[in-house]
Amino acid sequence: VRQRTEAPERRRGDLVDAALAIVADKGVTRLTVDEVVARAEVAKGTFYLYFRSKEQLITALQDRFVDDLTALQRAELDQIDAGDWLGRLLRWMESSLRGYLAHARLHDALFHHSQHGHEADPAVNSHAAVLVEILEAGTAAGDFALSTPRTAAVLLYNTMHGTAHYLVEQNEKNPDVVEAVIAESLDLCRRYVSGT
Amino acid sequence: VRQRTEAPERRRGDLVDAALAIVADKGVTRLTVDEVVARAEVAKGTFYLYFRSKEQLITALQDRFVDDLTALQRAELDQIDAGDWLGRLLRWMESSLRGYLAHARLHDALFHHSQHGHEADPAVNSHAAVLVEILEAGTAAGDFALSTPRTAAVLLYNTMHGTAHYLVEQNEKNPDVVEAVIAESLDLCRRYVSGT
DNA sequence: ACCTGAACACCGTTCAAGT
DNA sequence: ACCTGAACACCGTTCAAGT
Repeated sequence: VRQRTEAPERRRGDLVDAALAIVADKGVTRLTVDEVVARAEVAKGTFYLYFRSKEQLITALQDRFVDDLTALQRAELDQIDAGDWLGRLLRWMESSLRGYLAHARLHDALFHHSQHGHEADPAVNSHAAVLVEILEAGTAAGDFALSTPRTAAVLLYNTMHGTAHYLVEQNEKNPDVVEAVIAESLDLCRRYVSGT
Repeated sequence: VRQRTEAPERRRGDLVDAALAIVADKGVTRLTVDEVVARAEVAKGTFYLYFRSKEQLITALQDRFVDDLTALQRAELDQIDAGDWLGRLLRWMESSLRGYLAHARLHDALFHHSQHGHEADPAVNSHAAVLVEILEAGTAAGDFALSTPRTAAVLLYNTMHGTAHYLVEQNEKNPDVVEAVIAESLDLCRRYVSGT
């Protein structure tokens, strides 16, 4: 039986590189340990010397992705004048959106397990469609100062959905916290639709 | 070989009921077709007479969940006076958040495949932590009118993340659309932090 | 100490055979 | 027409044996 011995960090890096290439190509679900070890040119058992499970590998890739993006973004934020907080906020929002778009393929492959992604698209999500109706009617009635109600609906839907998910994830039992988050969400709605 | 013949819709319903119970108990990933058919008291092959795959079953369960919640919510919205668009918007936001919380267990079990849920929690997400820094500093400096910057960060992080995901999902190539969504996101930030 | 790969266990899917 | 369950294929994980 042939055997090579490499520096452990390098072996691990080989496995990570192989996994990243496969995930980018076919997504998390269709990645197999067999393919990872074939690409990294190691035996199947070797994989389990470096990762506890396939799941842990995926988590490691996700963490690395977020860390890389955050590092890039911090560099961008440092270009803003100290003290210009609105400028920093706007830069944070814009560079986050652009960063995700730029790395869309990998991001989707890494995080988007199912194909049913709880889309904010009102065309397929009846829940979001209700929101579009409200925002369009309210804008037509002159109650809301929105230039594009449909886009506004996408934003607010995501604010709601992500925040609900966050509360669930935190397993938040404290009613005060829950109420505070809800109140703040309503505030965001009010301020946003009223314009400036 | 013993065999029972039931009305097809009833068989299908039995399978759905069994699957729902299992998903609520142990999540989508650990649901097995073996367990579904055992619980529904049919043979394994029968499952594939009613569903093309395990994946299609999950999608059907998810669709039913969203539809049920939307129906509940429409009823709530109909209690608001016609013409009170801000009232409807605020009710939409509040009842959505409460609806998700009330059905948190099932919702999470159905939609939350991995355990690494891209949390908006600044404690574990360095990307969200940057936003907290900005909002807290800007509030301290008197530039932002936010009562709880940390909560505001959760909201805006989710606005950003969900919206980015939406753009990716739509596979939006048209730069005009992308720019319009980004501009609207920045507008939301401005209006929100400036207060009313 | 690091690596190998055969063996195992589990589970989604199919299909020839039953009523 | 509807149902069965054994058989198949695939893949994550383990482990006794190799250098």
